[in-house]
Amino acid sequence: MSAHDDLLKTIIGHCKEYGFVFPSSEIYDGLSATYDYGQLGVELKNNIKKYWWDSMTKVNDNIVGIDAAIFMHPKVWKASGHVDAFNDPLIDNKDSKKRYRADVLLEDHMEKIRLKNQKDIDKAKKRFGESFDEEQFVATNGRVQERLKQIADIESRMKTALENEDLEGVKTLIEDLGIVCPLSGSKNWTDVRQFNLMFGTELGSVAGEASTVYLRPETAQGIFVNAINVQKSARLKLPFGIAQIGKAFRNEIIARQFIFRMREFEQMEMQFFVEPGTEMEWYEKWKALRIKWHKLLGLGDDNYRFHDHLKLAHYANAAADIEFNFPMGFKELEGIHSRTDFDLKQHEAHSGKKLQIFDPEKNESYTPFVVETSIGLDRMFLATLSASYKNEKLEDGSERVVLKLPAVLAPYKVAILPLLKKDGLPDFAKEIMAELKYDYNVTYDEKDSIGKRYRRQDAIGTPYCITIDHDSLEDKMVTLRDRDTMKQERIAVKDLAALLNEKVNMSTLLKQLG
RNA sequence: GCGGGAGUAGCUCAGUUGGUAGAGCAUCAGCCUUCCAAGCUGAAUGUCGCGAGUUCGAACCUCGUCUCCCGCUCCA
Repeated sequence: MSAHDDLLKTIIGHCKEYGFVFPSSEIYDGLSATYDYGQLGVELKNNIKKYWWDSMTKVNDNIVGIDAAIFMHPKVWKASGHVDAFNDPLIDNKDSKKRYRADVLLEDHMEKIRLKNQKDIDKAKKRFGESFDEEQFVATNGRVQERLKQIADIESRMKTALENEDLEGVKTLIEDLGIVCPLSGSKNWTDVRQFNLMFGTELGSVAGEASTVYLRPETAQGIFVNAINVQKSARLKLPFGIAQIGKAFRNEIIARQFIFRMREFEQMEMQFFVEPGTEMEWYEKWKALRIKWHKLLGLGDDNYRFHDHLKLAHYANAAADIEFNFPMGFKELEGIHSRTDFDLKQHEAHSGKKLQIFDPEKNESYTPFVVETSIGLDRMFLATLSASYKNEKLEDGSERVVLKLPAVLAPYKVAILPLLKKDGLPDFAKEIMAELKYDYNVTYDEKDSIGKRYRRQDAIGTPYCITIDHDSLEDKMVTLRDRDTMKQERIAVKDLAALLNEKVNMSTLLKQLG
């Protein structure tokens, strides 16, 4: 466990040292759980985005992209269920320092009473044997009836209090019932507080006329509300998909573990619209496609596993996570959900607009089902970095830190290094750089010994180094050094572009997904 | 948000019973170097997280505050 913690710390330090990720507003002591991507981070992140985006929109003829606004009509979040589901009343026990959802505490309490009744019923069943009439027993037994009344009473008081956002009422109810903390057994409770997971802000600058809008807590709704617009204008037939990359915001109670859980984060989501009844087939297909997408990067097949949800969200009829072996252990990286027609039906009901698609073969309109793939871009970034980070012991006993990033994702594809900072070597190096830099991200370094410069490139994951020596001026050949094997080969300058194209071009990877 | 721990140069850290800061690495300039870091010379770098208090005097003591780490909680 401590080794894991150390790895995360090491990666955080590495990110800051080389310009991948900085704490946000650091000169002002930073802002909790907010990070900025630096000069190398933004390149890596953009490359991840491109790999995902192209794998959706280029590889699949029936998937198109959109970019919806972060602000959406407030009714969207009512329809999606976020207004209700993202509001949790929480209460702390002062002795055990444990935090509970107040409604869950009450539910548990009611469940306990139900269990007591069940015990009485079971006892009676045993006593009376086959002649036992459960319904009649429940209806006539005083103790059982008393408890049922209690439950109904709690339920109605809880419902009233929650609906009116009467937090004091919820606390009073907990106190009246004498609910104790399961851990400490204490009744020493704090006040009930409401936590809204959505960020709200004011739309309109005139006080009194402004209305509350939310920063979207997920990008999916932008796809659902545009689904019919896109389908019609792109003349798409089922099945088809809509992809989107964008920021989402959640006011998490606790955001931690570097960029794994942030309040502002970026999602890459694709909603795939299918004919009802075929959704499980597509769900399985997307599960397979998504894991293939991950494994093609070569970060290690053992680092991935599926986690099937047993408890499903209200909208889903199947759900699985792709978990990645992060420095903190296996954690969710991507979700694949069969969302049924829940979202579109909800938006139909709340907007009054018909959100159906005409099927010419069946000659009827219906609401399509949706299979969603949703991956956290920041998590993918962390997964890529943590799997790539290696501290290698070399044969001569020295160590090197190397980021074995997939070449297609590396911020720089190649470093141009004149062996010496004189004799015209830098000039020739810059000529080569000028030839490559419009097609590839190229970096240049002439400071310090060649060995030191190789190590610097290792540390930022540059897959190839090109070294120019005195012979290069004569024979127009350079040394190509491989990051992972540290092997060197001599190659003609005129062949460089073609070789790089073969080694670092993303289309090679994308073709394998097709 | 609650509890525990921490915060000194870009990084890792030292700093005696309070007497207004130091090392190594990194960085920069130059020298030397013909392919895998740690050769030579020189330079820059800190309101000791921030703010107040005690004191003649605070990196050190007290309080507040911010940030980070661990646990709890939450996680569509």
